[in-house]
Amino acid sequence: MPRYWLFKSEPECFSYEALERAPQRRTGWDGIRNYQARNFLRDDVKYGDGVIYYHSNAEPPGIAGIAVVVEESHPDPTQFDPKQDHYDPKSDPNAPTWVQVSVEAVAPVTPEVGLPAMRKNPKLEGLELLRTGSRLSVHPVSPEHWREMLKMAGFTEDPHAKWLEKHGLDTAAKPAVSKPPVSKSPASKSTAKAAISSAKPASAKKPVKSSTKALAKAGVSKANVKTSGRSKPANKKGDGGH
DNA sequence: GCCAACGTTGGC
DNA sequence: GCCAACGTTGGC
Repeated sequence: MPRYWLFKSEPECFSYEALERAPQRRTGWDGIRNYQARNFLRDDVKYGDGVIYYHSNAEPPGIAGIAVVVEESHPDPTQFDPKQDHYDPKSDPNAPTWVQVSVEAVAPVTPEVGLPAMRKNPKLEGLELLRTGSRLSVHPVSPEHWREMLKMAGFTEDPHAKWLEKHGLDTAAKPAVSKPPVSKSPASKSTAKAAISSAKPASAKKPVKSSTKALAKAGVSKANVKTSGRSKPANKKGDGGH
C-alpha cells in the first residue's frame, strides 16, 4: 500500500510549471494507456498520496516538482473523444478501460534533480525509474526513496507532509500495516475518509500527459515531434527478442 | 499459444 | 537522430 508515487510527464506536453498555472493548480492525469500504470491509478493511488513529478523526454530529464493526489480513480474522458490522440474506440462508456486521477501542485523542485544525479545516488538503488528498460510512467516509490529524492531536491521539510497537515490529514508515517490507534478520544476516527469524499473534481480540460498530444493544441505539428523511424525490420536483436 | 512485425517510450 | 527495450497486434 504505497503512499508515494512517481508520475512521468513530458514537459513539452504538460510540465510541472503548467500544473502550477492550471486552474486550482490541478489537472486530471489523463492519457495513460498502459495496463500496469492504469492498474496503479485504478487500484492503489489514493487521496493524499505524494507524487514525484518527473519530466521525461526532457533535456535534461529529472524531477521538476512535488504534487499530491486530490481525486482518486475515475474514467479518463479523453478515451471517448475521437479528436484526442488517446481516443480509444474500443473502450465502452459503460465499462471504461482507462482511468485518471487528479493531482495538485505542491512545490516546485528548482533546480530540477536530474536523472544522472539520481543514477549516481546509491540510496536510490531499486527505484523503478532507474531500472534498465523501465518505461512505466506511473509507479510506486518507497518512503526511503521519497525522502532521499526530497533531500536531493534540497527540501529540509517534506512539503507533501505539510500539505497533508494543512488539510487535516494524518501525516504519521505508517507501516504497511497500520496499527489500530490506542483507544483515545472515542469519535476521533480517521479524517482521511471524510476528506476523500470531499475531494472535488479538478478542471477537466488540459493536455494529455506522456505523449505528443498537447503539441497539437499548441499548434505544433506533430510531425516535428518525433518521427518514429523503424519502418524496416531493423536488426533481429532489437525487436521482440524473446 | 507462438512469435514476427510493428509501434512506443525515453535516454543518450 | 539513434536505438534498446519494451508492449501490442494479428496471422497461423
